[in-house]
Amino acid sequence: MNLNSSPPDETTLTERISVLLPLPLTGAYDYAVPPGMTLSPGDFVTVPLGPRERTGVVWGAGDGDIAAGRLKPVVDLLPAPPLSDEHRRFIDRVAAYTVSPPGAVLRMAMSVPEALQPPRAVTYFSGAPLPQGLKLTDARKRVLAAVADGSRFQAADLARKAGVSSAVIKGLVVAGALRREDVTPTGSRDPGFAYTSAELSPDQASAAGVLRDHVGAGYSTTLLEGVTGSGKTEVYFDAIAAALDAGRQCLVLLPEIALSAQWLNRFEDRFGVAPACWHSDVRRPEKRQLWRQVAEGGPAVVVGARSALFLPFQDLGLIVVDEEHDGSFKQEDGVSYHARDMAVLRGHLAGCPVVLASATPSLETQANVEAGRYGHVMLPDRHAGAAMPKIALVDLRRDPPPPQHWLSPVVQAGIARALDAGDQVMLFLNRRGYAPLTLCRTCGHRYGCPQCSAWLVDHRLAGRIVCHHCGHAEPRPRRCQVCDDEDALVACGPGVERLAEEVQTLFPDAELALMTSDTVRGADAAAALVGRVEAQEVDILIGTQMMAKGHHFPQLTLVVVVDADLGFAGADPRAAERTWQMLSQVGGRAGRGERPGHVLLQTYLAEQPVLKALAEGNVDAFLDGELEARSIQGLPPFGRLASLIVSGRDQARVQAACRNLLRTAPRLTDVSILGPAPAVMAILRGHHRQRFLVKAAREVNVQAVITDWLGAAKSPSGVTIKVDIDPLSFY
DNA sequence: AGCACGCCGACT
DNA sequence: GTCGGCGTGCTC
Repeated sequence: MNLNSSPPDETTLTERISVLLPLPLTGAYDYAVPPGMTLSPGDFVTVPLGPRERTGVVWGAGDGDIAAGRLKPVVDLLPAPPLSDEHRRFIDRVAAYTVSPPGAVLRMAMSVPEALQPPRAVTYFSGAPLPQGLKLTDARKRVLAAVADGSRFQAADLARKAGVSSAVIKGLVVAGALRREDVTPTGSRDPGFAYTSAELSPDQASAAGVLRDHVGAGYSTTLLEGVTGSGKTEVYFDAIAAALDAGRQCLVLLPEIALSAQWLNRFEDRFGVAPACWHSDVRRPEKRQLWRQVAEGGPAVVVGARSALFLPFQDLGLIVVDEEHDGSFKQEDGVSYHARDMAVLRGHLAGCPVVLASATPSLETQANVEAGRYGHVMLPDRHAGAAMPKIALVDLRRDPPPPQHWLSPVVQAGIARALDAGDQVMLFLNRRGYAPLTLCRTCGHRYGCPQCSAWLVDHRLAGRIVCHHCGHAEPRPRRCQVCDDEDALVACGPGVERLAEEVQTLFPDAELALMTSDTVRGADAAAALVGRVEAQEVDILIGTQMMAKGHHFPQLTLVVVVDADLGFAGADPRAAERTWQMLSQVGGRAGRGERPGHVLLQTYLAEQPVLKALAEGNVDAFLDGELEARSIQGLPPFGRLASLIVSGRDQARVQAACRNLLRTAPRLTDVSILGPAPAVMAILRGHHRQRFLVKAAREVNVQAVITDWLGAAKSPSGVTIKVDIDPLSFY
């Protein structure tokens, strides 16, 4: 499918049109076209909706369901580039795939409403010939000095630079000593890429050649597979250069973008400019500018989180999804979609290549490669020639840590050795806070969240106990809430804070750093900490998931995974896969320099196939076993899966709704309905939750099955049903 | 998503 | 007696 070759939609619509609004309504609404207004599909328009006005997009001709007399007229046509045919089809397809209202998907594409308004003029101030008799105060001199070289500033910037208040600026303008100038931004700014060809190893060069050949040759999806440090980034940078050469736009999706300062630096080294960033921390004005530039078809590389997928690209030449296996590409709230899969869909509709990069590709992607739907490029060796880290299991049943401690003597000795050699050590534990549970030794009371079925996590640094699911927090209690016994409360289990305490006691001379979302907030703080580690100011780095992402620490030679069993908790069929991916990624941190690294995995399940396969370096055996198990169970990628979460404040109503759904459940040969069963979080934010799982053969249109099912059963009031196609977690 | 309409508790 | 809580329902 190549939509780039199709002509732009020149259709002019008269009398009645349908307008899709960025709201979760059932569909597009019809409006009358007022005389003298010319509208085409994709145009942004303002329309009346009830007592107010909203901005939406002309979706097509009106369908005529509403009597002509009831139609309200379109109020206004906005001066913004229309949403392309490709983008509108994308929105419709995402809505259909995720079983959500198209307006809810459109909302993600219209996340910057101000970008649709005509660009506001920005007022700049610059120097002017000094008027006769101007009174020169110190403050005024500083302002005039700042503009003496002919540069221009916005009022606030000039005031800050000169260290004066805005009143001084105003006074100088009135006196005629500053020239004011209203500039309307043009939106597309030349990013000024200045890049040369990179030096690639023979393996990288041949991989890059394959990807380059795809650029400009229509749709394709290619898995770029290579272990950490094999230089995947350099290879897809080469494909980006090819797309930029052709004047096309590029999109790179990264998980946890805010933390990848190192990635941004590499990009800048290669391309001479920073890429445009798109994620939740980017400020509105920058978002507005970027949205507009992309909509106007300007050359750009946008690097972003999953939501960047809904930017109004006019001329996509390449989409890269880096760390494609990463679970954070799956959006769970609102419209639940997997950014990797939707990236493939967008590439399909835009007629451009999609590159999925990973050291540990998801089983779904591997199955698509196997079936010939995706191409495959493999980077075999480590770029720098360093050896892969050696992974060893530490059997906690044989070498247990002392009571109320979490590091096995074997691990303690390993850390001591590394520190003696002047190396750095990383301890990985995916548990924030001090301890995951607090209980009373006297009466046995456990502190749970009042509105979720979860324990409150002890956060000593913050002096609070916190629910990680809803954010409920209360001060750390000193005496038991139930029996009022003082000093009877005990922390159960380890969190990173407690681990840090233990490590500091064991190695009092070592410099420790704690890296969790609680202690390191924001991209700047993360970059600063990474800098300290690189400068070897830190001996032992202790952290959670956020630490596992793409950092290179050459002096780091030992990684300890404190609890390798965490991923196996619960009956999640993806637990083994996730553990494999997480462990491979954590292991990839070690020994990037000339020294090989070691990874120690503490486990009580030393016989577990995933862990054994990892320790033996036999990944293929693990994957084969895992794929076979999924195949037998009819789970993805061999079958389709969807979950329905039925939730509501009133438990009886939720149960009644579930009984009703069960009664009307589809009875089809290739579809089985499991449930209802209490969801993993049976109570979340005070809502009772039950879960149905829909398991179907690959050929079955699960979306249609679910739509029919939910359409037939009318959902009682006070109960909401959330559909999640291809759920990753079963929460 | 908003915003209105609509029925039950604490205030000038 | 009112003001206001948010439950339910509609918006072309």
